[in-house]
Amino acid sequence: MGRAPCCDKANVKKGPWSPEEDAKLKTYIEQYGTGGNWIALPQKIGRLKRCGKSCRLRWLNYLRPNIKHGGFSEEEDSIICNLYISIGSRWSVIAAQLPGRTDNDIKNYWNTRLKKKLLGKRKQSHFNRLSVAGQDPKDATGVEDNPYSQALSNSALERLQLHMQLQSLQHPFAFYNNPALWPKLHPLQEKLIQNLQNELPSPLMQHTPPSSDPMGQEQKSGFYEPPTASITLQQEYPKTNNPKGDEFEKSLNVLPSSDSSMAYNSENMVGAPIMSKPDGVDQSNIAQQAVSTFQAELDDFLNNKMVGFLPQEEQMTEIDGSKDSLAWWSNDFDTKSASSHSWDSTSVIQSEGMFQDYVLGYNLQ
DNA sequence: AATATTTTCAACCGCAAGCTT
DNA sequence: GAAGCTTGCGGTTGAAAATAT
Repeated sequence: MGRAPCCDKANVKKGPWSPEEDAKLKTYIEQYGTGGNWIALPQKIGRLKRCGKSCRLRWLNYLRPNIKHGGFSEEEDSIICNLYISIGSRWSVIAAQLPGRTDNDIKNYWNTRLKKKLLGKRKQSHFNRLSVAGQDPKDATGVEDNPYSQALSNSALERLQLHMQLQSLQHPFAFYNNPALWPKLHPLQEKLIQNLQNELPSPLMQHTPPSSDPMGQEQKSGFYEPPTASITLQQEYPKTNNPKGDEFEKSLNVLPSSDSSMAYNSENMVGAPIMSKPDGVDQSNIAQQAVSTFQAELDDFLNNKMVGFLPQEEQMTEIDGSKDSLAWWSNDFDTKSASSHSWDSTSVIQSEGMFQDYVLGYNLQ
């Protein structure tokens, strides 16, 4: 038995809202509220031939008071970026940290601008090879129809890459020499990366793990599982969609293992609305947990201030062919980041070095 | 100036979970 | 406990606008 439609689709209008429709909806909600039932709202308003879901979306994303559109600040960029790396595409959680922003707006902004700025354009061939590295299923996993290859979502890859870029910035070369900094990977992803390593004879990717294993942990595929248990948000707050991807992402812990007990600087989070999922999980806490982890990283980095790391101009890879496109990352670094401990990763993640293409076979051409 | 291509973003869709009956 | 309904979410689409050729 199919699901009953939420509205009579033959009698509802679709597409962009007219000013008249906006006025009807806004006036009614401001006067009477939603009545706790969006589906019934269009009938209550009368002569508004819109689906209840459409009304809800229109109100939440556009008509509701105090909505901001466009003009994202660098601070907001930083928050979005760090939260995305930490928790993935939980846009509602991210939006909860940005008063006046809607999840839809943030999602669009990320997909159309932020992601491009941060990741640049992937070298498609490498990306494809990575994504399908187990194309011969038995070669990669020994199992027919490797489900993990299929489930290796772009989101997980992006987050992994972003995390590695952040780590490579903080510890430009130590990242590759210190397995404790490596994100915990699923065994199948280790295999994928191992395959990539074989294809890319980069010295940086050909790291040989130390022969001694002080923590008594087995080295597999050159990757080391740090003993420190770091937070895996996906396990605490499983995504509802994409169950296959969830299963994989649960095992793909891209969070750093740095000390997350460092105090959370809530200075810039004042006024952030508290959103809770119906299941009672406090999304704000989740976001704050993730933010505090990155706060610890960033504070640590600020304390060290990239001592001994001189960005090499000639190695800088430009995004979109223009150094100007890096301006949002590099603004005011010298004056701000070196003296500030505020929650502003923009001033931290602004080294040209982070765009260098030695991570996972991407380049920024 | 005309056309093609790319980018942006509002809106739609389907799914999952919670709630109500 | 089952079935139906509502809400919230994230992915995707497609028209409009912007930019390139």
